[in-house]
Amino acid sequence: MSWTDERVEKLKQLWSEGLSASQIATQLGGVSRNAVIGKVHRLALPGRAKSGTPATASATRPTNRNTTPPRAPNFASRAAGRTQPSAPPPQATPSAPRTAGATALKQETVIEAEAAPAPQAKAGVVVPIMRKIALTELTERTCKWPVGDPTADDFFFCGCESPENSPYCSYHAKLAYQPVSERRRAS
DNA sequence: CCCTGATTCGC
DNA sequence: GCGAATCAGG
Repeated sequence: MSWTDERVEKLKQLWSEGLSASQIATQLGGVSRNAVIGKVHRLALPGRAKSGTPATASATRPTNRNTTPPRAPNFASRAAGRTQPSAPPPQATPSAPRTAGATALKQETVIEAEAAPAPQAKAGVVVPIMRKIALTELTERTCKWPVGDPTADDFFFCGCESPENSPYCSYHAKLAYQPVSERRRAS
């Protein structure tokens, strides 16, 4: 693919928003992260600022035939670096049986013992702890199992590690590839 | 090992 | 100009 004006514009936008080169490459499609980085440099876009790192120190480099151009140190554009503030420990069991922190705490142990084992003990299958990643966070080896309503804003992908180029983690692969016939048999 | 950006240089 | 290969680092 070529760098059309549209694609260049998108590149500039995403780069300024703090997305990584690989993420941008994924979104643009048809290009590698190297291509993105190369383009970023050719466009002379501000690089990522590193703390205390001599950015232009290309000391030990073989065949260094060109003088390193005076590159402005650049201030970080970290501002928009959201990319989700690291989801707090998500629970495998969907609804955490929160015994309201107020009264009735004396029964706590009894209640937990009853509620906890229920969900997964039946199937004998361990439900992985989903990372709840966004669309843009999907990579070659993240589980792409969608959860929730794609139009809702609480939609997310499993994001667990998917083995060997599989689009899903081991757990979701079972669900995904389970034939309808088998699914009916399982009672 | 996964990832990040930086740089070089043949195309 | 482009980007794979490579480097240097987290």
